[in-house]
Amino acid sequence: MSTISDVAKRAGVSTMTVSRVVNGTGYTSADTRARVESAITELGYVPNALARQLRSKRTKTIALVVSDISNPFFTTIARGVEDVAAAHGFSVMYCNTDESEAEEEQYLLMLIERQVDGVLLVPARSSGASFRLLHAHRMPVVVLDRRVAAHDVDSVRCDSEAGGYALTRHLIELGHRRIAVLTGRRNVSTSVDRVAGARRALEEAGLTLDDEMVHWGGFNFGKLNQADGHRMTQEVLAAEGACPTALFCANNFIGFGAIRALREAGLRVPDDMSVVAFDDLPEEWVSEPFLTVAAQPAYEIGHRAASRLLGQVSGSHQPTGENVVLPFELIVRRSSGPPRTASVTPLTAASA
Amino acid sequence: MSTISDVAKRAGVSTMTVSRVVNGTGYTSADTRARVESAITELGYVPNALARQLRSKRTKTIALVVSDISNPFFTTIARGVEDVAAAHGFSVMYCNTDESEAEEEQYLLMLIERQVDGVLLVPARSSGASFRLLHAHRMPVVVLDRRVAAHDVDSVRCDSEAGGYALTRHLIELGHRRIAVLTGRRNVSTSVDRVAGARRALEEAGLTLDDEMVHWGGFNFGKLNQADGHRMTQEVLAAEGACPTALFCANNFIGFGAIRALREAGLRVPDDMSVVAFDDLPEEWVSEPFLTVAAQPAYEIGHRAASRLLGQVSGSHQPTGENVVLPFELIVRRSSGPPRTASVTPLTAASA
DNA sequence: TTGTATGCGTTATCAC
DNA sequence: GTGATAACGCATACAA
Repeated sequence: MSTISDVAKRAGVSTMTVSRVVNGTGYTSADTRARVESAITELGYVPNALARQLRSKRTKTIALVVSDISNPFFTTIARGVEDVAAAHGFSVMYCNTDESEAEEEQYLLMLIERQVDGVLLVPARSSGASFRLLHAHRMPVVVLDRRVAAHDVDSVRCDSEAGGYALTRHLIELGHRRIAVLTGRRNVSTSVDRVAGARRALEEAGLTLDDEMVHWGGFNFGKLNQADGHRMTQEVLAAEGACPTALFCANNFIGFGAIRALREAGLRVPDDMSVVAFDDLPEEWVSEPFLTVAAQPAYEIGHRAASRLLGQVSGSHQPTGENVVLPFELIVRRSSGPPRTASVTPLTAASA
Repeated sequence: MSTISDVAKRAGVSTMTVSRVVNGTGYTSADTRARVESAITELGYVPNALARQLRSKRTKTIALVVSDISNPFFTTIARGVEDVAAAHGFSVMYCNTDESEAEEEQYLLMLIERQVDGVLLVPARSSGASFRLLHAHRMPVVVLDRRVAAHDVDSVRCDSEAGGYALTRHLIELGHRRIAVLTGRRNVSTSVDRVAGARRALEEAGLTLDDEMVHWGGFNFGKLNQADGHRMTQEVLAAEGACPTALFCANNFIGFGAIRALREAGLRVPDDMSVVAFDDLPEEWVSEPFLTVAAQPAYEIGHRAASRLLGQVSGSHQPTGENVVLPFELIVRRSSGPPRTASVTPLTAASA
């Protein structure tokens, strides 16, 4: 409630002297400093960050714009971001777009209004509109998790194609030949890349990935993921022709939805159907880890991206359009096993 | 980058006219309004929220201060808060204290500096220092999740005592007589109340809750919950005397840690040991719900608390010190069952 | 070592 | 209907 001039009056000095004491800039005699400091504590003075930021044109704040911060993958990214930010005295604002392009634009406008120093963005829009907007306001930005067309934007993500390849290859090595793919929206790079990786593994083994075996998720990639995994699995089970022996799920939530649908259909995992997925869950949140997954280095993605962004903010780093692609980790658990009726000899044995 | 005066110059009007157009206040002729609006789009003008907030003394921002926003319980609370805030045009700042009193004070100071309009607080400090600080700066506050001594602060929480009673009563009805309690820190009301509820259920059944059967978690209630559940369970198993047949865990994470420790010890749930816990996990995050829990209405806690806070912010509601206590829901799943050697007839049968 | 004048971008208040 | 002026609280630039 009290302002810098209240403190100045009480200490019998000018506001500038108070400012210097508060910020530790310039010279102040020990005597006046003591007077100012006691005035500060007596009044319970707390500087007004708005005025300070308006004047200095720096808010010491960055934003993290993701589809859904309650998704453990993004939560872990957020931890990485926060640790870097805190180490540099920055705060983080979190924004959920729910994968909506309209929400994304609205949030970016809000962030520009609030003069944040930079933005970490998981883009919901495949168009370059967001980057044009940010660029027009000279707002530093680093993209997380996804490939983007913009060639002058730095990005940090995991290798989705290779992860899709590894998970599928794992299934093939177990003896699976018919594998259904459950993925996200068509205009999100991770959805596309993971399917591409799966296709590469299948074709390398002399198999093909028919279009009817690829199920693309609905509009709500973020919130309704599990519902989509559930629905897509029902579609797979209801489809004409031979049923697959394994499901490749493009993320954790889809995987859980799939498992739920399988259970409801009276099928057991992995006996009746193997399930593999992208993303892992923190150990604290599961009573017993079950899913075979390609785990992404989420904390590191957040950490690296935030470091780059703060580099841009401080001017020590210019955006070069570099794309950092981090490796995944394949974790084999109990949700994947050999198909009940191995139609052919497992690949590993055959190639031995 | 462009300011209100750039727009004014371009449209050939004063800054006040631009301000009126932007905010939709006062009268403006359709003609000038059109000129101003085209100037705005031509320049890509975005108002500076800092200047606006400095002038109007309102930031349209509230803060949510919790121990760990990656905890699903708090994530769900956050959704409830965000929905209310968004409906009123407010933004939400999230802060993690990691259950540290020092972090809490630091964050509150930061929020006061930034002039947020109000604070939703899950207090890590049992002292009233935080409330005194907030009160000194006329900062509206509503407490979430926990009981506090301060008598003039509104709060919204779940009935921990009754939940502890219900979970324990459920175990007793199954035939359990020796029940170990794994809870959190002694100075957090939820930890204490849940133990009190368990004790009431036991005493009502003519049993007692010996101190050696109650295990209090370590300092890091937030981050290291699971580690604590794991450690405390090992203590239970290593203790002298008769081993309990059931574990009451004061939250989800403790429960998962306990189950992990039991599995490592070669014990099966619920055959060798029943486990019940507080808090439930969103359906999307589990392949198969397993834990018997007292589920808290987390979304509603956030929703109600945010509504009250915004009432205070707008001046339509004065803090009355009212404590809203919401009911829990008992969800019985597979982690609880009758003890292997039912030493006595189950209570329900006995009382029939 | 300390103080004065000025401006950050916006809006409230009062004129016209 | 519209504009001039001042003020929000602080920090930069310069002066003393």
